[in-house]
Amino acid sequence: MAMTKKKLGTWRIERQLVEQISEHASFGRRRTFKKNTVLYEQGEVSTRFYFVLKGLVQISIFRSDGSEVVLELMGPETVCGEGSAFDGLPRFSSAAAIEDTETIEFDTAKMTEVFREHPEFATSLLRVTSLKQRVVAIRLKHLASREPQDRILELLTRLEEMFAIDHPKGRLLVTHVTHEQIAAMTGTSRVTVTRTLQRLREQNRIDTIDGHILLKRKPAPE
Amino acid sequence: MAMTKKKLGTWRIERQLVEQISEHASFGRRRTFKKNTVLYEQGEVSTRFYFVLKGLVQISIFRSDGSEVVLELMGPETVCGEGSAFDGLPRFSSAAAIEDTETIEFDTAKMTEVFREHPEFATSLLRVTSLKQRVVAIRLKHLASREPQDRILELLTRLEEMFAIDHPKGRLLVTHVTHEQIAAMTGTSRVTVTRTLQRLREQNRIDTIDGHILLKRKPAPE
DNA sequence: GCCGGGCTGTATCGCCCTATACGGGATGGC
DNA sequence: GCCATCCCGTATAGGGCGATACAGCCCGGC
Repeated sequence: MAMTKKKLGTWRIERQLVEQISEHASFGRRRTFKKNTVLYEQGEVSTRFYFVLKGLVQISIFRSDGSEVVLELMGPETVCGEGSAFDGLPRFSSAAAIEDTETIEFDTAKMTEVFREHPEFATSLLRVTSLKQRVVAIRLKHLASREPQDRILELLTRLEEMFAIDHPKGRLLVTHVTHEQIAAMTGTSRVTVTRTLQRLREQNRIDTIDGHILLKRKPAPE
Repeated sequence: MAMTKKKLGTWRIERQLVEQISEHASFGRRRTFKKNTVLYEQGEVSTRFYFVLKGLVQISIFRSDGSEVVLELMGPETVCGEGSAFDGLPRFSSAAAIEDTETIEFDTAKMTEVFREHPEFATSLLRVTSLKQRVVAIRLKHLASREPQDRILELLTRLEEMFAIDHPKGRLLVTHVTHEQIAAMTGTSRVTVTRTLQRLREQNRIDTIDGHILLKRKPAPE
C-alpha cells in the first residue's frame, strides 16, 4: 500500500502563533461546514473570519470573465477571511469547504473591546495578517514573471516549506496536487504544467514518486 | 504651461483611517530620509515601520536573478514596512526614498502594551494590513493572467481609483508614469506596454493628453 | 473482468510576447 | 542655440505558450 493521497492545504502557521489564537477561541463560536458549502462569497460584506480546526477550505478569486484563480487551500490551524472582516470592504475572495470542516468563527465587530483586555490577541492577529501579506507578496513576485517555470517552482518551494518530509534524495511533498490545480494556482495551462514538470525532471531538479513530487537536493552548485 | 508632472504614489488610504493613525503619532518618532536613501532593505530583520508624511517611497522586491519588481510607490499618508515589522521575519521587500521624505517611525516591540491603553490603534493597524493584503491579492488576481492587457489595465484602474480627476471625456490620471515603470510593475516589457496602450487607444478605451493617461468612460455597454 | 472517468503525457498549429535595434521628439543643461 | 538624455514609437526575428485533440494509465465500481 503506497502513500495515501491525503488532501492537505497549502498553508501553515507556526505552532506558537496557532496556540496564541487558540487561547482566545472563547471570543468566537464553533461553526461547522459540510463539504461543498460556502463559508463566504466574493462581494459580500461581513465582519466574520474563521480559524479552521479541521477540514479543508479553498480560497479563490473569480475573475470578471468567470475564470477562477485559486489562492490557497487552507487546512487545519489556519485563519481565513480576516482581511475583509477587518477592512470592512466587500470580500475579494470566496471560501468554500471542500471537505467537512470545523471552524471557530470570530466577529470583528466588538474586537476593539476585546483588545483592551487582551492586547496580545491583537498582536497575534497582526502577525497573521502580516504573514498573509508576505505570502501573497512573494507569490506576486513570482507571478510577475511570465515564465511558467518561475511560477510553478515558487508554488513547489512554498509547499515544500510547509508540507515536505525528508527523503534520501531530497524533500518529498506529502500534499498531492494535480497538474490542473497547479495550473489554476499559477495562472498557466494544464499542458504547460505537465511540460514544465517534465523539463524540471530532465534538469534533474525534481522527481515523481508514486504521484508525489520530490524536490531534489540541488545537485551541483554549478 | 501644461500640467506639472508631479510625482505621486500608487497608493492611498481613506481619510478616516489616516486620522486614526495620525492621532497615535506620539507612539512613534519623527524621522526623515534624503532622496535616494534606504528606509529598509530586503532580508533584514526589523520591528520598525513607517507612516509617510511627505515625499515618496518606492517599495520593490528583488528577484534572485537581480531583476526588480516594483510593488508600490508610497506617497504621503501611507504606511509601509508594517508587514515584516509585525511578523518578525526578514523584510521581503526593500523601501527607498525617491524624494526627500518625512516619516513617523513606529516600533512594534512595545506595541502590545500600547494596545492595552489604545485598542483602537490595534484595530486601525489591522485595517491597514488588511487593506494591503486586499490590494496585493487583487494585483495577484490580474497578474495570474498572462495577458499584458489584463495586467496593465489593472494597474491603470487602480491608479484611477486613487489618483484621477474628472475630465469631460472620462478620468484623467494625474500621476505620470513612464512605460518603463508600468512594465516594471506589471512584469512585461517596455515595448509591450507601448503596444498595449496603443491597442487600447485604438479600442477607444484610453487617450493620452499631454503625457497623462485618460481613461475614457466606457463607450458602449455593449 | 470489464468499463468509465480522471489524470498525465504528447503532438500540432497559430499567435503574441520578448529581445534587440533604431529613429524621432521632447526636455533640460550649458 | 546646441547637444545629451530620456522616453515613445516601430520593425524584425525567434521562441514558447495556449488551445485543442488524442492516447495510455490507474483506479474504483459493478
